[in-house]
Amino acid sequence: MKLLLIHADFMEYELKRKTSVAEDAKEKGKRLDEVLVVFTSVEKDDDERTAGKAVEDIKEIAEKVGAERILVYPYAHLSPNLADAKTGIKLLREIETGLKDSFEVHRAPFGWYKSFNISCKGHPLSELSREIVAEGKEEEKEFTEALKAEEKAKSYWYILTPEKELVEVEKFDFKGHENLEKFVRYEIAKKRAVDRIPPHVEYMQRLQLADYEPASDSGHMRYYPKGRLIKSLLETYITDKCVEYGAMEVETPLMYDREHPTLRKYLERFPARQYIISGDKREFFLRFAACFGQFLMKHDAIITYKNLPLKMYELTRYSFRKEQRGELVGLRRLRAFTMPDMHTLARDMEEAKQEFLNQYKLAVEVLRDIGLESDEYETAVRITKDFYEENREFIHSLVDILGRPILIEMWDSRFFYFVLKFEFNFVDSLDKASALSTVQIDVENAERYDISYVDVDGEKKRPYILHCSLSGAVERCIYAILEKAYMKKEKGELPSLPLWLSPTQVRVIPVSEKYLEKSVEIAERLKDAGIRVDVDDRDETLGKKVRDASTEWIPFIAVIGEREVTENKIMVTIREESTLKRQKKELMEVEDLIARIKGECEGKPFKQLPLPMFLSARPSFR
RNA sequence: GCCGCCGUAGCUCAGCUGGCCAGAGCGGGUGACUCGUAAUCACCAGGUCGCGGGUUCAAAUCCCGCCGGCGGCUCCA
Repeated sequence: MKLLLIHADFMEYELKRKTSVAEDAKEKGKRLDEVLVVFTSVEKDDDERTAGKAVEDIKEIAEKVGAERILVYPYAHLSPNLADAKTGIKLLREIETGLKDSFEVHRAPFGWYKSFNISCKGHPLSELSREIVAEGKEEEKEFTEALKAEEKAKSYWYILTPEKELVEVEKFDFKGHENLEKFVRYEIAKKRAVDRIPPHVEYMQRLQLADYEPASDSGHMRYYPKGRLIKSLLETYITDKCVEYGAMEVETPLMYDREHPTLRKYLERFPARQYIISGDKREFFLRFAACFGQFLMKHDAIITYKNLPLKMYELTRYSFRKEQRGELVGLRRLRAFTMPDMHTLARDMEEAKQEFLNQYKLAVEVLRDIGLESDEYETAVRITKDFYEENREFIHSLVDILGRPILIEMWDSRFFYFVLKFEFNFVDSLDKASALSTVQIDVENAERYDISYVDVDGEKKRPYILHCSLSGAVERCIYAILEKAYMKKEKGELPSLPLWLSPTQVRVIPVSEKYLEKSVEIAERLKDAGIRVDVDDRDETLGKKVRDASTEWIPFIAVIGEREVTENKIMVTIREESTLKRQKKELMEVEDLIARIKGECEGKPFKQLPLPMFLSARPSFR
């Protein structure tokens, strides 16, 4: 139903000629002063509920503009999708009746050609239009069959124990698996309120890593130099891992044609979560993963069995998902995020399973390097019942990798594109769970995108496709690292970042100005060795400088004074071995410190300090 | 998207039953101090009180709308 509301000094109309659907009219016309005219088009899907909502809307507007008199005026020209005349008249009458108790209501007769004169008041609220859609109708239309299937599909929840027992969640004893219990509760029941800003948000701001950008859309962050460095290191690390694993790195467009026949079908599955951009002729949606680009590329490629398994990788900076506003939190859930996205074409289910297993193991390694040990996240496996029945042994073997119980969600029918999926979920300090690594076996998209390979026998065949994000969104990794640091603090330890991700790895602090020169000399040696080092050259007391370095979570603090100059050694405070009460200090050779840091960072990427070496030369971003 | 709470200096916050010049600490600038491991001292400069309307003689303070944040519900390719 569409409404056009005009608040008028007066409105007058006159009946001219009947149409075939005209209702009887007693009067030839009418003039009303000080009136709210409601031009109304009744549309196809409208019913009593729509009329009821229209009544409420009209009441609200009438009260707002201070109108006591209302004219309901049938006006077909607001909609290309009109209801039949019978329904139209019925619902118009209903609106009239609905308004009668609080207003003086008039209704112009339906189905007549009429002339009219109106004098619009012209104040800001004098011209309004409304579109009324019955409850549920709008979404219903967007729901496709697949989504309806999802509603029908039932989930069954189990815990698969290291002893390969499949236990119903309700019957499982969570003793010793408190984190898994939190995760399961979050998954199945969701959890209660904790009224405070998540700790990682405070950290990302205080450490000047990242921040909200109110001038952009919600869920789009700005990254300060230190945050950009961490993100960049993670991105490089994960990309290297994928390439090492044999993936071909590619780059694909950020936006795609909404009307593209293949893409459209895929999009229809997911109601209105995308950003829409208009080009000159067409409308585009922003990608929410790298699937589109890679699948289209694979569709055009000539692939043979010799090329399989074929792995293709892209780091999506960015993927866009217009999540609902209430879901956005810090770095945990964003509308623009960076995600490593690898797709593997597998020849048959055996190969798909083998790859699934390989990538599962690789994800464990990646998370460990990022700073999350295997007991710091929980595994969920989601699977269709059929697939489970047919691959029981295989699924059970997944438990052996981490040797801990995992959550199994089983569906009685398939409504997503995959038959099997695992996720590693991080449970944060507020007991909320978020997925990090994930791999899925896709049995649908090869067909949809017409991706095929030529087999030994010369026949074209459909491969299976694995979707893999080794780490999950990079921002989410940072979130997990920061939340972990907070939990460390709660346990009485000093919060910290992994050494290879620490923006400053060593801070050199001269006891006073006199030792600045020596400090710089030492810093240069460290820098040349490939270590991120800076010098606190500010005119502050030693205590203050040490405190600042500590609140920045700097792993190694080297203090330079008279003793260091004469002995040519440095006194290093080692954060990892210190507590808030007692600092661990060690006198060491510069070379020893270099060796220690290089050793701990072995195999991880390195990037230069993205800030001036002298603290006095640095701006503060907040 | 819906409901609730919040939005004052770069940061953390006080003031908010309407009315004295809108405050503190941290941070920043200047000067003193030249210092041995989590905050040296003094002085100075910083505010469209989120934005837009309204009520009032008078609004940071009351009302409405919007924007942003947090929490809950819903949702999560």
